[in-house]
Amino acid sequence: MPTKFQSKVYEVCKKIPKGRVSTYKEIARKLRTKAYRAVGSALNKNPYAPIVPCHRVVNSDGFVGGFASGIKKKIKLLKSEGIKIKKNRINNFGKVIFKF
DNA sequence: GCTTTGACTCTCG
DNA sequence: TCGAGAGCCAAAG
Repeated sequence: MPTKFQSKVYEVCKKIPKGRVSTYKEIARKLRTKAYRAVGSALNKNPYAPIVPCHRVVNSDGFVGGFASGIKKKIKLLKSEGIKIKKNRINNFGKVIFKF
């Protein structure tokens, strides 16, 4: 059982609809906190691997931050959901971005 | 219990 | 437009 903070992060992540992405910043804001980095760390642990779509979370500028199983894997997953990726960056970022 | 670190973000030169 | 530096919070060592 992760910490309460982490659980909240996972809760929010699960709400991200398919074919859309969100940012660490938005998640942090949803939680009423500024712990952007802590959000990233929480997703890095990600005990609910298949349940929580952590691959739909990227940096605030559309750059694909990182992924525990490799950045390539993350991009592949996103592309399979209809999101266009180019050079580790989201195409049409702002159109696929999901804000809370 | 203090120190370090990280899948981040913003500001400034 | 781009790179470097500082700030931020929570978790792990």
